[in-house]
Amino acid sequence: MKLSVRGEYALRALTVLGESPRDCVVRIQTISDRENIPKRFLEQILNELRTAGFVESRRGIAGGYRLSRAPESIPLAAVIRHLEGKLAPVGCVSEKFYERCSCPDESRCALRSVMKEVRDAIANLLENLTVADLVKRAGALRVKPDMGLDYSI
Amino acid sequence: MKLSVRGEYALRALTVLGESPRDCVVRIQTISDRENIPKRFLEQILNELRTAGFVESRRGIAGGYRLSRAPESIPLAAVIRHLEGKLAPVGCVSEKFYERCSCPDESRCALRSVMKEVRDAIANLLENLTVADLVKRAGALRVKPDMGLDYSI
DNA sequence: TTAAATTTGATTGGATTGGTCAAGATTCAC
DNA sequence: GTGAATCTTGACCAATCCAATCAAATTTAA
Repeated sequence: MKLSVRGEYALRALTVLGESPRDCVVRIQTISDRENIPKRFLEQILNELRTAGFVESRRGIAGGYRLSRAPESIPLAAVIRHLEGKLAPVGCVSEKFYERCSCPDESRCALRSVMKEVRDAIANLLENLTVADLVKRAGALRVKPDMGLDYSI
Repeated sequence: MKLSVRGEYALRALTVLGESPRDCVVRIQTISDRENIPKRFLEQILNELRTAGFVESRRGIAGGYRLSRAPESIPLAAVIRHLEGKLAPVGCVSEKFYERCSCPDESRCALRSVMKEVRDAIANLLENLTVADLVKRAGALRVKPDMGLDYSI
């Protein structure tokens, strides 16, 4: 798994949206300022998130974006899969984006068996963490920066 | 972490080298045939592995490649770091390839704390697995293909 | 109606990827 | 030695992806 800047911005934006009350929208400019994200680029990203169904928008002078579901029900894995594709390090062990590789026999490929473990470790974490967790952590970190980064989910 | 085809080929090639006795060299053509890897491309990759110190070569008519250390002492993490760069999904949580990101305060970044966990999970696996493990697994899989892919390292 | 904001889609420059090719250097068998 | 087999080096290429920008259209509150 690799998170491009695009995906990073998306998750940071979702965190901001998750932090503000569900019933009011947040302007692109606000997110852009708070998170230090190029505005034009953020427009594009939020639009992707909208067509993917994670957020909804309201246009016009009082417009902006908000989450379209409860933050607890947006797993990070879902967001990342939508923006970046597979979680797995290689296609031949991906559940949602499987693709055959060039090795002569997948069922006997030692590398594949190792990569499968890596994939599972990543998926396990990201399926169980949601935007709500990001919000929670952001709150905690605001009080106690870094805090050793020790979490148990 | 993401494994490009280049990295995949490298690890498969190392497995082949690990399978043959330490004191004799294996020809590029042999590896290329056995693992179904484009020969020209493999030359390039083996050369990288050589300058990185993982393998050594012998030229001439009786030439070829072999591991330059015991397979037990070549962690997969080391190989991947050399060929692909960081294991971490983002630079700001990488141990060996750290790079600052754009967020206003890293020590309070919720996304970063999550990504740190992902990085640690990946690193934990790949630091502890070596080329010797690939060889072992290849042997086991030859007898019992796929075997549910259940390993505990 | 008009000003502020989002929406949409095209475009750009640059980096990365997977891969090929040609020419040279090295070594060993005979 | 000489030739054959091999490794070594580095240039090259087409395709794709990335981050970012721009212009124009659309929407809506006041």
